[in-house]
Amino acid sequence: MSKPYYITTPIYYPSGNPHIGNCYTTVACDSIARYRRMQGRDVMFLTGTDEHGLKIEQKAAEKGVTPKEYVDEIVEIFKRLWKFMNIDYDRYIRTTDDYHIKSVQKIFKELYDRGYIYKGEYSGKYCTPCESFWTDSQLVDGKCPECGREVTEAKEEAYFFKMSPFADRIEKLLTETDYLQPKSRAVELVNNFIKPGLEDLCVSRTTFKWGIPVTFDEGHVVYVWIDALSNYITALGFYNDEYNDYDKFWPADVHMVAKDIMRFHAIIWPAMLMALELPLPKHLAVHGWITFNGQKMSKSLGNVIDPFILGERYGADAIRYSILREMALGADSSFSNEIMINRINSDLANDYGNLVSRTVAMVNKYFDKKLITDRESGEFDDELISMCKSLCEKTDALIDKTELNNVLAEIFNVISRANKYIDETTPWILAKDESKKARLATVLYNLLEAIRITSTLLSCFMPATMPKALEQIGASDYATYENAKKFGVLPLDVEVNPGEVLFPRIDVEKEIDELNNIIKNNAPADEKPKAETLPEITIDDFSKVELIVAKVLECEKVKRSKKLLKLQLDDGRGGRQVVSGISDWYAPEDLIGKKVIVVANLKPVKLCGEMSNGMICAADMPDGSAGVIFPDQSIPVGSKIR
RNA sequence: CGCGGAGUGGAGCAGUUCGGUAGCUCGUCGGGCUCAUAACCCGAAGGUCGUUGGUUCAAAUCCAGCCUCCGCAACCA
Repeated sequence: MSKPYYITTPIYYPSGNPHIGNCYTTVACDSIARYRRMQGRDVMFLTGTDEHGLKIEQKAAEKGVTPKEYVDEIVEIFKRLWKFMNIDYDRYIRTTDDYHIKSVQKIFKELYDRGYIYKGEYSGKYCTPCESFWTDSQLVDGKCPECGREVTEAKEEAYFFKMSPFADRIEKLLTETDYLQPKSRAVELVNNFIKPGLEDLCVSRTTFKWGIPVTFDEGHVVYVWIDALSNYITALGFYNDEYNDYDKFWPADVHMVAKDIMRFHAIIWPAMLMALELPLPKHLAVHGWITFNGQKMSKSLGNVIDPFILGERYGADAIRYSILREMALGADSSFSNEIMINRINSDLANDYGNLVSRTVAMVNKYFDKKLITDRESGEFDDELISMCKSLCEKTDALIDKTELNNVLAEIFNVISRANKYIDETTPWILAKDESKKARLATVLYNLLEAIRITSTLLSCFMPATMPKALEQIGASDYATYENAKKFGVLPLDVEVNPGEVLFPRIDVEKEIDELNNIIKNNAPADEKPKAETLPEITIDDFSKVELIVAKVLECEKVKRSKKLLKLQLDDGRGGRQVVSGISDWYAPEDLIGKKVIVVANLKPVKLCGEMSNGMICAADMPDGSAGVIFPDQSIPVGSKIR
């Protein structure tokens, strides 16, 4: 009986097309899953989509389709990408699947019956037309951030999940076990969320409909947490009859997530499982973001690399390799077209592909494709052979730690050593001497073995190309995990099959130009909506805003904040204090003595403990900074502006 | 003083636990080789290890202060 192994990606939110970040997580999980299968484990690899929520409802409305129609379309794109990238998942869960919905309803009820979910009140600012609650911090100018209309203080019934009973256990889970990988993030979570006290979590909504209905209270739908996180067990058949794999596969071996959703998987998900008295998953592997030239990937910056475009140009395997090779667990990884192409060229084309090519060519040329069986060992053999023999042990250990970049580095160490071995043994000289045929056969055989072992291991990471490589070296029938630990597996008279170039070299400059063009051509389409204009208003609307000129008397940074300046102003009517988020671009002395324009009748708010009575007018600069508007110094303090 | 992480040749990183010759990949330059995808192999140049002080025979490593960057939290009226 082989041991079960359960690995998951998050379920992605299909409010837009999949991006290279989703791609990384999925490719990483797929590679681990393939490695485990190769080791003989009974693997369940789950991925899927999280399809409910307000945002989907709205996006669908914009397009004039039902939410289900909307997600159906995007899910197809996800599935197409995964197929294209050779993602071999065992199961795909959609939170709109019937069995998932029924399970979630039962889980919700169960938590309610156990007393961990209770009905309470959710209070905040409510915008009636938008049917949305907002927190004070989400409001824009005290108004609804969606439509700009007035909001009212309102209360709404909602269900809450009690988190506090689990605080101690979660803290121990994070700090005393190896659940969280890398562990360095544990401190951050404990200090920010657990030490200040875990707040109860709002787990139902009445403000949108596109969700799973709460069975015992009409009008409530289950909010994202319980709906989405529980996919990891409902997909196994927990509380449903669709599947029957829960006992076999739970608890999961690895949940892999990007750092932005770490919090939910590190705190909320364990709390839910504790409340249900279920075993906790063994590991949560958190990886960073793929950044583009150091900046976060973003549509508005026009730097998003479409995985389809990259894959079409260089092949799915090259993309899989380069993202896995660059990204270290935990840290962000800077990615650029240039880094990627250089990586493909130097590792895949020059080192690996060329090694296969030159070795196969020599067997072809010197032995007419089929090695003779005579052997003669010699200098340099031992080091190569011992590296090959110990490789699998090393990659096993690194896979256990989910350090995929290091697994690849280890394998390429051997490839590099094999290239060096060719120079050391100079087969082209041996070939000239008929008496050295046995030695020549040995050298080439050792090279074929090194290629067989590395290619077998690499086939988990590059499943499309490696079978071709193994075919070329005549090793297709020997590409197993057990054989990867042994040296000398191929028959002595192995026959090679020269074939196509595995990883063609890429012309760096030409490709970068072309990619930049593609990005440029895609950018304008995305930028149009940016130049948004507000609806027309009347002079009456404008006159509701009281703008006055004021002089800055004092100015200092607000302690405990990064961006805030506290200004004391002479407004010609007794003075006022205003807090403004411009300290990144203005020092206090830049402003003292200057006159500025203030929105005088803005509702006062407290920011980082300081009262702010009004707002300084500033322009949004193209680089994202703020440019304060300084009126002519001759204009007297207190003057109204219209 | 909110919490945490990081500053190491041109770029990206390891080394710091437990002080003792500063290492890897890419790039640059020089050489070698010709089996191979202008590839492969060897060699060289290039670093006051953010900064100041302390401990020590000896500090990238330990201690203290400072500077800069990043993440989380708060927050940009």
